[in-house]
Amino acid sequence: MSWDAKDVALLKQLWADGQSAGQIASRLGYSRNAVSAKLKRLGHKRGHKPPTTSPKIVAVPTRRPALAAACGRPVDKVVSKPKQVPTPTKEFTKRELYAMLADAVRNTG
DNA sequence: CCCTGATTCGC
DNA sequence: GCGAATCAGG
Repeated sequence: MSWDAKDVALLKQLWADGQSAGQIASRLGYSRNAVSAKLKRLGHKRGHKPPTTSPKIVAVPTRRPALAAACGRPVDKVVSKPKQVPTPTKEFTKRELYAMLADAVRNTG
């Protein structure tokens, strides 16, 4: 068990999204304890759980390729377009993060 | 009884 | 730092 960047990223995202530790833990594949503990180490502040997400404990290894690709290293399939592709693949804006997050999340069903 | 998060405890 | 066990509340 080692929290990879994507793990923590997804964790944070899901957590910020309003997902409960149990949900996040389930999708991530860890126990809610691990998630809570990890969050604690990360530096989470209590008093935060307005959206009580439905306890749909449907653990599914939703490993979205898009997410993995995004988190990993994107490709540069530039064939005949030497044009300097504006790929500031440095960080993800909230929208981008939320986009892939929502996609991965909703796809869970 | 189920769930929630938070903290403690051993490795 | 990691996770399980445990605690405290709803």
